[in-house]
Amino acid sequence: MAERARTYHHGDLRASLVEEAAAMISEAGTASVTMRAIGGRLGVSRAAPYRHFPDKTALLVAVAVEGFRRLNQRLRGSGTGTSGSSVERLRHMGEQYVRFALENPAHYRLMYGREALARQDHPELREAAGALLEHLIGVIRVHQERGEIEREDPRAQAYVAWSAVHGLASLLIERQIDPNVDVNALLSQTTQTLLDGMRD
Amino acid sequence: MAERARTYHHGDLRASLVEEAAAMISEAGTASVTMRAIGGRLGVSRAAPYRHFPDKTALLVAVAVEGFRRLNQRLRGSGTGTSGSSVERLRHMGEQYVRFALENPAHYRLMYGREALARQDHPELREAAGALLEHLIGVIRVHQERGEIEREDPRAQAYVAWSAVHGLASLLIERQIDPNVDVNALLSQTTQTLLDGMRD
DNA sequence: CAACGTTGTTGACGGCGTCAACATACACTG
DNA sequence: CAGTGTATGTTGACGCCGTCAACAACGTTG
Repeated sequence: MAERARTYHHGDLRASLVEEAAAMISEAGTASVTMRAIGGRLGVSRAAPYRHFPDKTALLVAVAVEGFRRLNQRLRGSGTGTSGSSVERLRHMGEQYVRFALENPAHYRLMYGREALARQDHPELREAAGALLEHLIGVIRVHQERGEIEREDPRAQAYVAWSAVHGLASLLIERQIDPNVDVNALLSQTTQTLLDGMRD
Repeated sequence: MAERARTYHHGDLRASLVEEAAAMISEAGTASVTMRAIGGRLGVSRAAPYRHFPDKTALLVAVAVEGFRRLNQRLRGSGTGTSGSSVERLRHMGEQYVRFALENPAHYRLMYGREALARQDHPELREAAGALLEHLIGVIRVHQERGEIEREDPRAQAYVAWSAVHGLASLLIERQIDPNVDVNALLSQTTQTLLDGMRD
């Protein structure tokens, strides 16, 4: 069941393209995604994707958007398990964020790398990232109201927090951090320092 | 004077390649650097660079290393002007770091983007980034001894600080931050939060 | 069943990184 | 100062890339 519509020749080629591109990115990096290669893997020709995306960049943008969606879902899921007392929820979110990046390095890189995405402005991509930011702002507001962190502009605080976790994730992915250091310790120290700084 | 050695045909083509590539990256992004284009700008053929670099990636690595050198120099220069009392020196360093990234976005992206650099390990690049880290660790040690920040592992603290400024720089460059927010305010709030969190 | 729009294929084009073969200019030896 | 060797630069070619135009097949709809 759930056997797709299977209408037309291939049957939802668009979704397959995004899915397969994501898989290729995980396996061998974004550079390994070529129209010929992805076509070959899906049993279609090299030009078939052009019926669903205006160009290769548009396909990659769709993959990046899908990445933001997955990350968002993961962050939303986090924190519901923990009791939620104190600022544990924020900490847990930060840790899940970095863990996602470490588990999907190439995908994460694509999500933030404007170079691979032709330096253009892609509204959907900004929107997907924006949803992430809004969620973070919401959580920050909750902690503010509980008096657990300073009552400043939550948006600015969100940017600071986002910067910290994104920076750590990025440095780890790009192997700029000594592989001998304990990632978990560094991660928890980062969130700790951040939260200490945000406290009154 | 300072008219270069002018030995051989071109006269230090290697240095010219790095310089010109850096200029092209500033002007139109890393993708605009092609062997043919850079050769044309320097008046040599497309294959000439191969006498000085094994492949295009090696040339880009040299450009990235040069970027780290410039950034390092700038950070070293910062702080000597300020009186140096309290943690002002650290703050100033962080601000100079982000400013460098904003002034040279494409170059900064190349320095940290492993995708453009073929995901390989480039020892010189790691070394150049390592010099930056060591400098930061040294400054942190000074502040520790003055009792201005917590006495923990300075390396871990350096990673936390680096993550914060790199993350902010990266989000700004990739236009993930609302262009209406005051960059200076956000930058100073980031360093403030960071330093508050590192204080005892 | 006929007309038509959607989807996929094929051939071709220019641009890319790179290599092998060739050409040139300098440096050094006698 | 002649001659030789090596470092440097050029040219032609190859395969891969993204993309487009022309064509073919499919399924739907009247």
